[in-house]
Amino acid sequence: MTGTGEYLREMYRLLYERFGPQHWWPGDSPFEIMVGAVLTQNTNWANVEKAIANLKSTGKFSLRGIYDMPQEVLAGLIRPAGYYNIKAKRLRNLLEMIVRDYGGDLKGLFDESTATLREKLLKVKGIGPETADSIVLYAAQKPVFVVDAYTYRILSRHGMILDNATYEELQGLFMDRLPEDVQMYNEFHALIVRAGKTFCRKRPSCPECPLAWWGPSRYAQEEDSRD
DNA sequence: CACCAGGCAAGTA
DNA sequence: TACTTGCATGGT
Repeated sequence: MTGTGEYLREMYRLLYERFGPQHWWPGDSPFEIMVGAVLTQNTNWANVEKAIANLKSTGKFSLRGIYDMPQEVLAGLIRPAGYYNIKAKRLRNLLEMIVRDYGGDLKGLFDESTATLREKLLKVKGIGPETADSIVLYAAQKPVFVVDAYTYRILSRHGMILDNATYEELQGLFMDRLPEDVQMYNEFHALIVRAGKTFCRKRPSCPECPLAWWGPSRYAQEEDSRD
């Protein structure tokens, strides 16, 4: 019997073979990655890059530098990333937590255990599960699997999950069956996004997709088998 | 022109 | 609890 874990490893292998390393997360520092994680919420990465460039152009691209900006000024700078008023507030909420609980020291926050770090981030208004996990994995380099709409879409189309599966259920699907490997989680999520962007836009499937040979029935039949 | 992008919280019934 | 809506720019 072939289990879900083996399918996931095969899926990773096929995607990596097709697309190669994705070099995520683009950014010069953990701080920049964290900021980008908030700015990219439901937003094209190209627009986030413009917003980050604006922030850097002020010469105040640091935790304190941004924290000290009036919210309206911050909003104006991140305008290209869209939702600029709400994202300015969300960034401020995040930086406020780090200033309040860690004296503004990002490393202090990232030195927390994986579980504590994730919980601290989720308490911030405007940081949901995907943004929190993106910060944990890509900025703090701790092993959590990041789930997004593409992850849901791909697994759903291959019959590996129920349509009403929650974020935590999808995350568990990966984390219960794959080794805790920061580099592999990094690459796997990035590859899923890459495949989703390339192939899963409109049509339910397409023959050029490296996963196209995976029929949904194949998964449905073996849903209950385990490694 | 419509559609969507590396979400999340708040409002409604 | 289960949907729906608001937030917004910029590329295809």
